[in-house]
Amino acid sequence: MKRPKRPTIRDVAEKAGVSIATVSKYVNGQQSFSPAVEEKLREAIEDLGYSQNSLARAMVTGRTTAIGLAVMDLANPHYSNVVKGANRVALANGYNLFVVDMEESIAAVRPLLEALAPRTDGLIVSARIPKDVTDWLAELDKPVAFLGQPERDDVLTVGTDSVQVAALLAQYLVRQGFKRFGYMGYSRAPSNADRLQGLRQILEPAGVELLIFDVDEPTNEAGERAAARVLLRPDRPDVIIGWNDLVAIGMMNEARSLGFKVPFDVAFAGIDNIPISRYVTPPLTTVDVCSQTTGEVVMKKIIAMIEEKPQPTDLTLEPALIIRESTQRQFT
Amino acid sequence: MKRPKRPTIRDVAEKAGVSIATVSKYVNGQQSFSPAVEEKLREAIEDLGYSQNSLARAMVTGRTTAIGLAVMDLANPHYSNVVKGANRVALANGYNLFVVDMEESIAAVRPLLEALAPRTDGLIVSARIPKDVTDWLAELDKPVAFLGQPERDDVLTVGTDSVQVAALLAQYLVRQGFKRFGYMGYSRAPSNADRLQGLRQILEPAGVELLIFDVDEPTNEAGERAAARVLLRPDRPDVIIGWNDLVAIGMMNEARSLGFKVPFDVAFAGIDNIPISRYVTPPLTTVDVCSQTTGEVVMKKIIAMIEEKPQPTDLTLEPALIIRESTQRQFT
DNA sequence: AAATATCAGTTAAACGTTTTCCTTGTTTGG
DNA sequence: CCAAACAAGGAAAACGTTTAACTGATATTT
Repeated sequence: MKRPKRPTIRDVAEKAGVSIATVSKYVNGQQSFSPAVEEKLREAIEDLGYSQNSLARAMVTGRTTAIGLAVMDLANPHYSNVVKGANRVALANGYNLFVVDMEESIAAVRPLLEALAPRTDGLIVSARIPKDVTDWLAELDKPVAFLGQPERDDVLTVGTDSVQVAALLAQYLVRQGFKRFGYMGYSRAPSNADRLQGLRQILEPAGVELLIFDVDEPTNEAGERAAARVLLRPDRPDVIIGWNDLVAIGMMNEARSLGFKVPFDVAFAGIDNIPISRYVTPPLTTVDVCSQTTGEVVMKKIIAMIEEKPQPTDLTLEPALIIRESTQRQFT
Repeated sequence: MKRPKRPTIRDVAEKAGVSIATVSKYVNGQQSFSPAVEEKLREAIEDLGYSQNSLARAMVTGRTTAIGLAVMDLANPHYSNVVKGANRVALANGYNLFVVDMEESIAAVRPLLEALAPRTDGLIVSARIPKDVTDWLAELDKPVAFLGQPERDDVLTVGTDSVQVAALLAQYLVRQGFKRFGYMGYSRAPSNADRLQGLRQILEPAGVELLIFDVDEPTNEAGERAAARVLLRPDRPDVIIGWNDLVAIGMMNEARSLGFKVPFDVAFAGIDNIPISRYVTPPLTTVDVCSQTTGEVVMKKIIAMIEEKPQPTDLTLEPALIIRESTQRQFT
């Protein structure tokens, strides 16, 4: 492993017999050149395999044409889709998107962001993070946006309203005739409280029971592990809402292998509308939280902020109920 | 949106009444200090909200403590898992991992890598990329590793052997008694040829038919769209292998909604062993290609290269057959 | 007590760019 | 032809750090 030290603008200048300023202008296409010089530059660059060191460039210009996105968990398809949306818009506008995965660990986010910040023109963070970190972000010289539910009004946040999402689902399920609700939440997520509020807002007036459970991580496996806790109770719910689609799918699977008929013995619904939810058996009822659109919108907003200010308004996307067979049950 | 210009080491030095060198040594913990100075530094840094500009630091040290990973498609759970594995190892060794998504577009990879390269100490690329890009990578001063199948022996590549993967699956399916094989490939992937070779290697000696089809992208939807083409033929295969689990799941779903009983009318198998494959109905037989381990191993290797050279050996991981119900059929 | 080592801190060069003036030579207009 | 305008290129400062070499003190060894 030799490290050949890659060629700098200085090497090019020397080889072409011009000043470094000229090379800089040439590679940035900022001026016209005599054919002789142009030819020599082309050749020198080609020979040396020169390419700009964007680090050095960023240092002096203060611009990186890159945007950073810190995401809770890349293995969660919801976030993959957010990334997809963001990436498309970024690329279309000449920016690069660098993604970092915080692996559900809020604690580790600070160093991650500190590493990311100087390398980017703007930051997107997909989580509610501790106050000291938001404070630090605030006094950064860069635009920052959050994904999730609007919380503070001095920062841009894009997402669906968790209360509304939960209420939407509850409303439909109540109308379907379900009588005993279970909710398998993820209490470590701050929006868990909002989801609960949304559920209660509908269920209490309707006089419907709500049993609350908790998973230790928002994954298939955790849902699967937790399912028995709720299914084997004497007062088993007739419908169970998962913190997200992954949890719901995990629970549903375990239910079926315990011999329950879904949705007849027990129904399931999730939240997020990840792509795979269509493909499980039975297909999962869920709420679309516009994952990809979220990514697109937040990226558009942050690019606007970077390239000079439209007022940063929070943007709440409209969730949409996706009705599939996992809750399609005739009540007699 | 004011951009307050964040404080530099110089501001701290001035405020604390010391030289910038002292500040630098302080923040890097390279020396001991008199209590007086230490206190002033602490205070100045706190007041100003100073944090190191890692860009400038990287410029002079030549080290970024970051590693870049360019991945074909983050929405594909196989890659999410690779990222997960890589991220864990990176974090454990004090590196940050920056992920970029090339969205299945080999053409766009060059600018992505050019942006990523100066910001990182090493690069991992999860695709076979055009020769001009590999050449460019080769004359970079950074360690580079590839994910996939070893191809050139002067670069480090980690992955499972596509020929072996396909052969493993074929072998099992032949033993199961399947007689007419379908393969829904993704011909735009270079390893498609290897997969085919692996299949033929087993199927031809066994005197088993092989029908070859092609999807336009390696996704659920594409599999679903393509399914009818193979299912509605008069000489319909009795088992269909998907390019990956996503394609297989898409096809399987479409088969079921066309009224086929899986695995009795037609069986399905995938490749990758993505997490969700356990949860579809019927659970999908597949080949585990060690997604997460791949990420872990390649990251370990590249860190070793960065921190000085063990010889870069290619590493081929052992694929493992995962037998589930989607191919469990009794032949009479 | 002299010689030496250690400690705390400073100076200045370097990293690879961009960019703001300059300089020179050449064209153009009147 | 003379002045003014322009075109092509250069010199040098700046971006925010690190680090080797240096300077005085103070502490340790003989």
